[in-house]
Amino acid sequence: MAGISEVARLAGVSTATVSRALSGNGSVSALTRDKVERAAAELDYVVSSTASGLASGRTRNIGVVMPFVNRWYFGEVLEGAQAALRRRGYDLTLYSLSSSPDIRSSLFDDFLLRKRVDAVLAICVKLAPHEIGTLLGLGKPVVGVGGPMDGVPTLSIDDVEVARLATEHLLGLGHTRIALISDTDEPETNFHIASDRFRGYQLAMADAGARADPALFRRADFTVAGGHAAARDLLAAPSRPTAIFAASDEMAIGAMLAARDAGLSVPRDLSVVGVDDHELAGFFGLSTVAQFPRRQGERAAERILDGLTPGRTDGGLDVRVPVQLVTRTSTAPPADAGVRAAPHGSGSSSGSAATP
Amino acid sequence: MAGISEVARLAGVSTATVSRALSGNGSVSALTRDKVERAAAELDYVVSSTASGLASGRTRNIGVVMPFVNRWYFGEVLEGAQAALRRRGYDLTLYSLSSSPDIRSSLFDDFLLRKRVDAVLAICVKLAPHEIGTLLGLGKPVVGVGGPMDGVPTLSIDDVEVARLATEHLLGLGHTRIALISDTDEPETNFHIASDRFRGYQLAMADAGARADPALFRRADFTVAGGHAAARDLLAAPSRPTAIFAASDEMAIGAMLAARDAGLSVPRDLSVVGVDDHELAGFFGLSTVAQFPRRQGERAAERILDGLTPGRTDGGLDVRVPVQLVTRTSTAPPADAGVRAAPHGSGSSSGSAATP
DNA sequence: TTGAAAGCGCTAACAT
DNA sequence: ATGTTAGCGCTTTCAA
Repeated sequence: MAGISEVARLAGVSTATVSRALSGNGSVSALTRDKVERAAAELDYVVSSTASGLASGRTRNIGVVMPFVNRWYFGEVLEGAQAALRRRGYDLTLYSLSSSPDIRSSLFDDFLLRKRVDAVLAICVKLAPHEIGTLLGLGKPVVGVGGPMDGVPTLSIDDVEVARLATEHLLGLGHTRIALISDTDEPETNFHIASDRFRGYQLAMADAGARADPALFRRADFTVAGGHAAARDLLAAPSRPTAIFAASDEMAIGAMLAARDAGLSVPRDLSVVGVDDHELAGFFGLSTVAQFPRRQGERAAERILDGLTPGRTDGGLDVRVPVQLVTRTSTAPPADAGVRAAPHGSGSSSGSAATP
Repeated sequence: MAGISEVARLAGVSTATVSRALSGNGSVSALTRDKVERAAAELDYVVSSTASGLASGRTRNIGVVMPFVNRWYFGEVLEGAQAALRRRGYDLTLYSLSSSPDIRSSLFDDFLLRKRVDAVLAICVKLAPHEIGTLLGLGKPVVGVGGPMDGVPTLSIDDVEVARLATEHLLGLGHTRIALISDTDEPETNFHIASDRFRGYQLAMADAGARADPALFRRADFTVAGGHAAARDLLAAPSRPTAIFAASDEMAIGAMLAARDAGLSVPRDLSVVGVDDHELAGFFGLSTVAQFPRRQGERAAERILDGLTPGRTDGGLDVRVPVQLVTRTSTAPPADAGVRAAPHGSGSSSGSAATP
C-alpha cells in the first residue's frame, strides 16, 4: 500500500524522480536509480495502474477479442499472446464473443471504450468498419489475426495455399478421388477461411488435371462430430473417395474414426489429411498442415506492443505467417496405385492408425 | 472522447450529479436521471475506467488465475466466468500460469497488486498462505474453484464422491475387476483431486467387498494420449480388467481407443467411465460423471461480485457444486455376468462405440 | 436531491 | 539530472 511519495521520501528524492527511475522514461543517474529501486523494494511499492493510467493515458493492458476461448486454436493463440504480453509487463483483458450473442455491440460501445486497454487484438473476429473506426479514432491500435481487415494490420496464414499443400500432398501420393470436408464461411467471424480452403483444393485439383467432384464435398462445422458425420456419409456413397482433405484436424480426426467404424483402414483404404496440427494430431498419426497458433498469438502481441512504441517500425500491413506440411501415418498411396506397396504390415481393419 | 463535464453541461447539472445518475450511487430524481442519460447517450459518453478507478478505488475488473487456458475444463470455466462478469458490467483480466514457470512470483508481486483488479478468482491454483495474505491484506477478495484453501471461500466438487459414483456405477453393473487410471497430485495446482478420486474408488470398492487391486492402477497425465498408453498397458496384462474408471474424460477416451486397438469392443469386452462430461464424451458414447465447469465459472464470478457488494450475504465458505452421473454406451454388465445379454448386435471388433 | 470542491496517485511539462 | 507543479477525469464528502 506504500505510495510513490513514501518511496520518494525514503530514497531522498522527488516523486518525479521515482517515477522516472522506475518507468525508465526520462534520465536518472545510476546512483539515484539504485537508491530508488532499493527504497521501492524495501516498501514493496507497486505502481497503481489506475493512477498511472489516468496520468499517462497508457494502461499497459491489451484487450483480446475472440469468438470463443474453448477451441484448441483459440486457446493456443490466447496462451501465446498472454505469454508475450506478460514478458513485456502487460496485462491481457479478455473479451469472448461467445458469452452471449448480443454482447458484441456493448463490447464496442462500452467495454472497449472505457480506457481500460491501450490496444486491441482481434482474433478471427471481423470488425465492421465503424468498429475499427471507433477504435482507431480513440487512438487504440488494432492488430488482427486470421484474415485481412481494411486498415488493420493482420497476421494470417494463406488459406488457399494451406489447402493446396494438403491437396497436393494427396495428389502426389497418387490420389485423384479426393473428398473435401469444409464449411461455408460464417459471417462476422471467420473471414474467408472456409472458402479459401475450398479454392486451394480446387486449384490443386485443376492443376493436377483431377476432378473436384461436387459429389465429394461435404459441409461440416469444424468439430470431430461434424467430420465424423460428413465422412460417414462420404464413405457410404457408391463410389467412395480414396482420400479426404478435412479443413481442420478435428474434422479429420472425426473422419478417421468414421473410416474405422466403416471397417476401413487408414491409410490403406483411405488417406486423411487435416489442417492445424492439433494437440491430438500426433496421437492419431494424422498428417496435417500445421499452423502455429501459439506463435501467432505471440507475434500478434509483439506486433501490437511495437505499434505502441513509436520507435519501432511496423513490418508492413498484412503479414503471412508460415505453415508446414507434417506427414504422419494417415496418408499413403491409394491401394490401387500400384506405385509402391502399402508401407505397413497390419492386415486387419482396426489398429495402427490410433497408435501414437 | 466526451468527458463527464460535457455531459454535465449538456444536461444542465453538475458533474457530481452525472456521476450519481450514471453509477446508481446516491439519489437522483427520475427527471434528472433521464436528462443525464439522454445527454450521455447524445455525446457517446463512456466513463473512463482509470479515472473512475482512481477516484473510487474500484476498477470493475476481476483477475482470473488458472494453470492454463487450453484444456477443456479451464476453457469452460473461463467462458462461464467471462459471461457472468460481463453481464454485470465487469471486465476479466486473465493470468495464465502456463506462460512461463517463473511467472508466478511476478504475478503476485507485481501484476495482481497494481490495482487493476478488484478481486481474484483462483481456478485450481492453490495459493500459498502468503499469497492469500497479500491479496486479502490489500482488500482484494479471493474466491477459489477446485479445492479448499484456508481463508478463501471455494467452489468445488466432492472428488471422493465423484469417484465413488463412477466406481459404484461399474460395481452396480456387476464388475469387480475395475482398473483405475489417475494421476498423483501435482503440487501448486491440483490440490487433492487425483488422490481424492483414488480414495473414492477405494472406498466404493471396499464397500462392495471388491478388491482395489494395485496391479489395476495406472498413472496418466489427464490427456488422451496418457489414457491410451495406460489402458494399453492394462489390457495387455495377463488378467485384464473388465472395466476402467479414468479420472478424466480425456483419459477415458484414450482408454476406449486403446481397447479398440486391442481388438476389444466397448462395452462388450470392456466398460469405461470417465469424469467431466467433456465435449467429446457424447460423441464417443462415454459414460461419465459430469461436472459443469461453465456453471462453476459463472457461480464463482457471481460469488465474488456478491462479495464486493456489501449488501449481499455470503453463502458460507466452501460450497459443493453438483455433479451427475451420465450413462451412455461405454458401460454395460461384464460379458460373463450372465445377468443380461450384451445390448448390441454388431459382432465385430470395431464400430458402435464411436457412433454418436 | 443537488452542487462545490477536495482529492485519488501518478506523470509530464517546465524549470533549474 | 532533478525538483516543482499542474493536471489526468472521476467520485465523494460536505453543505445547502
